[in-house]
Amino acid sequence: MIEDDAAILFGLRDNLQRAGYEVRSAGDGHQGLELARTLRPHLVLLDLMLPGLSGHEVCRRIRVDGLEMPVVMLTALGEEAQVVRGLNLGADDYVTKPFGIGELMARIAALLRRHRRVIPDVVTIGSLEVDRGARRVSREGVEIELTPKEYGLLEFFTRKSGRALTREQILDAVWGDSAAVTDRSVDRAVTTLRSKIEENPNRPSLIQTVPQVGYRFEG
Amino acid sequence: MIEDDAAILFGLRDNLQRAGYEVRSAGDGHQGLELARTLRPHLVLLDLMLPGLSGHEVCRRIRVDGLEMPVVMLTALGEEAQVVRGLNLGADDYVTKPFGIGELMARIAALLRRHRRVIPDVVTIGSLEVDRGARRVSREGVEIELTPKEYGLLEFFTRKSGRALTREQILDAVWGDSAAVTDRSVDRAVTTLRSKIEENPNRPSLIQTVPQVGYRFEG
DNA sequence: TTTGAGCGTCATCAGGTGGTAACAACGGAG
DNA sequence: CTCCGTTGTTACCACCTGATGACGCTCAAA
Repeated sequence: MIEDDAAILFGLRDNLQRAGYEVRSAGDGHQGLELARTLRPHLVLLDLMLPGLSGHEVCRRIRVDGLEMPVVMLTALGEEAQVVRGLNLGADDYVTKPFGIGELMARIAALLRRHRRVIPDVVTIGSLEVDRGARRVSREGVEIELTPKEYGLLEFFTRKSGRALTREQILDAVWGDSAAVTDRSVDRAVTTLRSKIEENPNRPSLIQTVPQVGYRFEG
Repeated sequence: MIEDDAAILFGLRDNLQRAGYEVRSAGDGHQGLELARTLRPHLVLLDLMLPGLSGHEVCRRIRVDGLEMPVVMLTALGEEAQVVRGLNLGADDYVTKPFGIGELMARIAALLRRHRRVIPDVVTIGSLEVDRGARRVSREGVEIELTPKEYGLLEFFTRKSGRALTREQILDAVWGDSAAVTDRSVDRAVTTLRSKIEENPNRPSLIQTVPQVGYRFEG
């Protein structure tokens, strides 16, 4: 992602990471081009109004270098002539601000789908790997079989990692408001989950108990 | 080009031909789908508001059939949710009317620039071979006869291999929004498909059950 | 009109899943 | 040190889910 506006950068990065993408960013054209050359990312998000090298120039040089990843231009310049110019320079899509985050994500997914890349959805915590796309968990390549509830709980934890969660929050999120279950069910689910994913279930390192409150997942 | 509004059809066709493209057109969804199947064009321009089959349905069926040409959706429906839905159905771009002819041409050019490559039509998973061009499946040279629904399901699985798919996703993709069928029908179809393509149907290795969710195809 | 293939639904069954209860362990307060 | 509230653990069993055989509807070909 090559973008100099910090607000947009952070907002987008958040969304992309939540969707499972790994994001690297640069704040100006030269850095951005360098990053694209060395990192060879699966896709480039490119702001056009940049200090240093202009976005158009970055895109042109990316293509001159023979880099073939999709490039999505991101800009406030919405006039047709601008769009045409951007696309003719080798961009694959051209999205004008203000844009809907959902649309941008869908366009990114569409481009990656074309390029035969798996759209990533894998979270890694230490040696533990949670593949949200495949709904699978593994440690060092060995699959860990989880029941649906255990998986749902773990998935929720990965999305809220680092935060202390009350049993009520966990119930709402994993069991849903329909379910009439006890707090104790959370305890039990946590216990069985620990027994499967913790290296040492007696001394849990991934799922910490927060007394009087609930649990915290260390990610 | 699948478009029922004659004014737009003629206007666009003119422009496209002047730019050197060969254009064939259909005025409703069924004809359009048939044309795409037989002609195998390099790109499909698809209006969403169509008599007969809706544009969404046409796009879905194009993908179900394993046709991989770029699809550009063309519509007056500009809401973000619509755009996201279209792209998720397998469209490559989504342009809202009124659009600038120059921008549309640039977007078409960008897609064709990318898509010159030939796409492999045969997918191999273990000893199983799925020939999407011929719509045929075989194991070690021996053809496996599949009914249309079974083949559609398998084809969908090969395109989403490795991902956990909900029954709803499978229904949407394979049965289509028109069909009013139960989740259980997915189960049934999976069972019969397993009985034909699995080495050991009782211990499926290709199609895994993902409890509470649906199925996952191991590719 | 008959026949058969394809496919959706139903009923049944086996096995897995998860909630609860009961008890153990733990830890903080006094 | 004791008490008590909270958390961890185990056992049990009701319930749900998915697999599958059976059935019937629809449609197209003979």
